[in-house]
Amino acid sequence: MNTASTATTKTSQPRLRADAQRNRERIVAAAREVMVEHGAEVPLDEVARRAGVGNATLYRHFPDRADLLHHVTLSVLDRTADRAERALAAEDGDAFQALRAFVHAAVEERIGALCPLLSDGVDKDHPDLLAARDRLERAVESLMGAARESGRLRADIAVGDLMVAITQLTRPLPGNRCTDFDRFVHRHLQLFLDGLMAPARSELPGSAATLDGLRQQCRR
Amino acid sequence: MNTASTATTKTSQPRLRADAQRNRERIVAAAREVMVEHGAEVPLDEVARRAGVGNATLYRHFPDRADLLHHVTLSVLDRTADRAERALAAEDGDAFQALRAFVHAAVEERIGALCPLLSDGVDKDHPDLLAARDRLERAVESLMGAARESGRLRADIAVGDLMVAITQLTRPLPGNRCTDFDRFVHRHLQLFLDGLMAPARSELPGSAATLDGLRQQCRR
Amino acid sequence: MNTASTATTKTSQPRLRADAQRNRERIVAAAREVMVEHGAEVPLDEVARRAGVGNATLYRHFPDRADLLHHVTLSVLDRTADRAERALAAEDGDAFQALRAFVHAAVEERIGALCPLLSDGVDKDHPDLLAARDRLERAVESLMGAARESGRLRADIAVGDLMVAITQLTRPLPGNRCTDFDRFVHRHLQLFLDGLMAPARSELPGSAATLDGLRQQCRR
Amino acid sequence: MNTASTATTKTSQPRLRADAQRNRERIVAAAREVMVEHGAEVPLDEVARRAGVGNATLYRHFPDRADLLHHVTLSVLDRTADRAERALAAEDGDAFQALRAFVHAAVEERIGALCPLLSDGVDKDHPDLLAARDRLERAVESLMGAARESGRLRADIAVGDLMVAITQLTRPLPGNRCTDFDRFVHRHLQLFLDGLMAPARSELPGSAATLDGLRQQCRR
DNA sequence: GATGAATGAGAATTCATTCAT
DNA sequence: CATGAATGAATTCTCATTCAT
Repeated sequence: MNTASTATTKTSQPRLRADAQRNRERIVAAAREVMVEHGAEVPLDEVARRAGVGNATLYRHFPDRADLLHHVTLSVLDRTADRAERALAAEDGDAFQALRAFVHAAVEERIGALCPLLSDGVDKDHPDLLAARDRLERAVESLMGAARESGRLRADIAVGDLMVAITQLTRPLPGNRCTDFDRFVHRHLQLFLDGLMAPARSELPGSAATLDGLRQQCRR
Repeated sequence: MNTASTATTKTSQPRLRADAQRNRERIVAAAREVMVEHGAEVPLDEVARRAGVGNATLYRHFPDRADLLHHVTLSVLDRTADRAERALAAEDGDAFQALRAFVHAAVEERIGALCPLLSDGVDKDHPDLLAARDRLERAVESLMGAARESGRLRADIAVGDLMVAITQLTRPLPGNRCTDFDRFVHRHLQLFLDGLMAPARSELPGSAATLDGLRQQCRR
Repeated sequence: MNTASTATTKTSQPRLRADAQRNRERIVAAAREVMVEHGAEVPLDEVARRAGVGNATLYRHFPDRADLLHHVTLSVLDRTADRAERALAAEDGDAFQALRAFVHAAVEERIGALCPLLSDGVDKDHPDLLAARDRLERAVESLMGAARESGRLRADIAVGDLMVAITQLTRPLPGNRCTDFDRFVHRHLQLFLDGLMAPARSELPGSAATLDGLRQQCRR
Repeated sequence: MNTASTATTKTSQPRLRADAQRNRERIVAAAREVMVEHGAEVPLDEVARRAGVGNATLYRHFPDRADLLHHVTLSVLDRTADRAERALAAEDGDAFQALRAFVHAAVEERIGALCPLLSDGVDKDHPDLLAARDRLERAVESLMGAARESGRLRADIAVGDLMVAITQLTRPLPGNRCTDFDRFVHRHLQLFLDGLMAPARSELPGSAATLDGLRQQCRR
């Protein structure tokens, strides 16, 4: 499924020579890994070194950092969408459990690395990105819809809520050597998912009004 | 309470001239603000400029970035502990609600900026940090203890779970212009808190064993 | 006169520390020399080295190449204007000769280096530049006016004609080791000046019409 | 005449395949154009792109920049010599006018681009270059000889004087968008030519002695 | 003690040139 | 032969840190 679905969101490029294509993929993979580990600010020379290519090769493929981030983001979105679709396909009667499975699986795709998506340089409205996001959100929406219908998912939650939250909860800690990062992450996701279950246990601040009320409350 | 309690975690410094002390505080405040906005990687000259002092003055007070981060972290921890203690004092019968109030209030202290705490350069075992953390955790533990006793907070959650989670959920998005960042944040915290309520709705992966089980599940 | 007149076109800067001011001047001087020799494209590190400062010092004073060029240009304009004013003051009855003296003297100021003035990055409409140009053109105009009145300078020549022409004729040859560059230059200027004498020996193509005529002629 | 005379200065190359020969010429033509526009420092990839060939093709034909410059120079010299010979052939009684015609015509060949000729990398003593220069100078010498004999051209001017001067006067201004560049150029040439007419209006500094005298004069 | 200035080390990016298809 | 791809060396520019006033 991976290849097929991936192809869906990819714009047709001018045919690349086989070796160039391989390098291109290596670079994106290396960037994904190293940026997940050390943040989006890593020296691009480091990315190139990890990919096993010269720095200029990286620049040939991705003229600047923003362009590289764009493609890393696409890659993460695609892979995460694959996971969502897979979870959807594997659903076996417990819709909420399918949603849970997807959320925990998303960690493996380092979805926390999606944050660079929002960094200054990247064009969030680029058609490719919109398409990839769309595909992901559509799949997650399906998972959520089924869970909602099963009566296990509270009704006041949008797909955006979920995506941003799991992105934040899985963000790598700077400089972390991850010893038990995973353990924490999965605990947090589990707790967060518990909060998503019906019946709702609190009212969500969604309007400016409720938000302001909440703030008053905090002040004293 | 603020001043008194703050003093508690401060190690005794050699007496500073009044203006030097003021500069010192301005620098930490400026650093806290600018790092919250632009991440921990901001040029220190920028911090100095915001604080209205020369860069060399910053370096006189904080010999390197790690040292500055150390003090920013202390400051955030202290202020957040103030909030926790205040929430504790303001408790009026609903212990879980007091916990909720604290969590939402912590956003105002930009607790998400605590993440630099974990960055490479900072010594996480410095006595001052341990003390500040201790004070904060003690206060939050009190809040949680009361909530647990009231039967509203599930029992399988440690203070670390909560602190790391809210830190992550309130991390600033890079390059964000924050228009409705707050709205999202408070929604997520609300959902997360809902997940913390008793009765527990799922088992948390806390041991290596359950974690592995969870992973198996994700794989297919 | 030099210092006084130079001050005329300088905008008041915030007071610089004495050493900083010295560095600033050294850098401009070095840039003028090295750019005259090797063109405006020289590595800025080279300029810094020649000025005896670190490269970052250069960047502190002149944030980018365009800014440095701007100041080099100002410097050349100022020094050339000094020459023009000096020639004016030294006039002793032969106005055309005074003009000649200025033109040959301008070589010493490397007026050919003015060409960078026209390069892409520089703002030709910056007030400081306009002022410096104005001062120079005013002085040259005076020289030309006197020569015209003496009946030795043909009437159809504007100050711009002269300035651009001598700029071009004194442009350094790329990679030249200049042994007898000076000899050529002064010969060319002499010839060009001869062409400026009255009575006019040809009609100058100044309108589109005459220019087109000239082109036709060239075609066959 | 063009083809024949061009052949004269070309050393016999190993027979090239027709398409290779065409590529070679396209590259030189592209280089001439792009270097005239943007200076001799343009990226060679840009030249290749303009010529519609791959960069490696350029390198196959011209192993390095100096080699390409060499051939560009040859091309300009040849074309300019063509112009000179044509002017010579078209002479119709007014020898000085024929000289004028040639000078203005040389602009069209962008003779100002000859300056790269003198840049470091090029071997000015290469037989091909000497031959091309020779041919050009011989033709110009003929024009000048006739003009001298007609009594209209002053006697103290060598062919080198003229060639270097018109090269300088027609040098493209960096970053110029050429709107009225041509107008200026032709005006300057006209003035310069006027200075070449007999009777001489000044003594030319040709010896070290006269040059020094001139310098003294400039000093005060 | 406070400050502006100086600096070298390092990161991003470009480009001439070589290599593999 | 022609080409696109790869590469390292060079260049611009930034920034943490030190120095001189």
